[in-house]
Amino acid sequence: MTHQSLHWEKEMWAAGHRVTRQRALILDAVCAADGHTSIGEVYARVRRVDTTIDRSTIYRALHLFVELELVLAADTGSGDILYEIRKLQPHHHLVCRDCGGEQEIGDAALRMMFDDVSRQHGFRVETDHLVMFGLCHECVRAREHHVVPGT
Amino acid sequence: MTHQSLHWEKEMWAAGHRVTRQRALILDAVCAADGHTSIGEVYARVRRVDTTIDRSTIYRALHLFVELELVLAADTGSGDILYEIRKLQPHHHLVCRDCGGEQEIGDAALRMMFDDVSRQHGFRVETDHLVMFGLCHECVRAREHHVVPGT
DNA sequence: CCGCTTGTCGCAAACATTGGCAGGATGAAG
DNA sequence: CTTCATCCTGCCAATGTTTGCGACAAGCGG
Repeated sequence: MTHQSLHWEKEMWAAGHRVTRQRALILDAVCAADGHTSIGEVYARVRRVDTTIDRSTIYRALHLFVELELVLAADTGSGDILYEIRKLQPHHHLVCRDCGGEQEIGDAALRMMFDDVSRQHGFRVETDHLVMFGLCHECVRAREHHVVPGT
Repeated sequence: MTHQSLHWEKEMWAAGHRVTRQRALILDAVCAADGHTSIGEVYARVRRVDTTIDRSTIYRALHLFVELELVLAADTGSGDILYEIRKLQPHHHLVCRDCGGEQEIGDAALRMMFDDVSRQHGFRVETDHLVMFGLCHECVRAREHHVVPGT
């Protein structure tokens, strides 16, 4: 069981929201992806179990989950927003501009940067999921091979 | 004149796109805001000059500008995407969760972090506009005053 | 188990965004 | 200046997302 089956119900309840069959299905669907997933995927996955569920319910539930921080929402730049079950420790994503590949990194490197920002600007950064774009190792090398050296 | 009036036409042309009256108006509208602005604002501003312009033209032009990196698109978390004219040097935004205020920072602190990521994960980060959430100085202090010490 | 209160769901309508197409504008060549 | 090929725009339709509302179900007290 990927998600905190025993926890999310409590958090939901503590925030004054009810635990419903639909919400459970939707959260399961997000977990089932075990990584980034889209609204469409969640909808399709939920539909396989319950064909009466409505799109608007998916939208509302996902917004709620994001608000309660049970689920992370990330804009990958390609326009559509991806959702992901929140893991216990913060992590961030590197998305390659060329191949589109994603890789996950811990937040050790970023924490130092956050501290710098805090010292220099008096701003306490609490972002726990950043998406950064760039070039992965393979694509950097691919470019170096294609680009004529010396230009 | 805020935007690089002489540059954007060249960049547009170099990328094989045409310089049209509509695109000029739309880019002007983005510049006029001189900061973050929304699609709706751009539309309203353009409409004041030319009432025949269509919404789809705004969408298409903004997408093009973002692709050419004349304009930055940022998801501030509140759901809607904000656009901003690209400045000459990269910068990033700190958005306060409590008061919603934004502050701009240079990329010195982040560049070191990018280098770390590059060394440790072989990923060359090229993101030049990050939005990070947290608490600004004032809101941190406000919280400390409200929270009963000793709990 | 039953009924009550209130939050949630499914439906449909409103609103936002994107795509196809025909006419019009742009930039280049004659 | 005129013509031409191409790209862009505006309109319309399709799609994606949000909202309002009556019916329904979750959680609570009997």
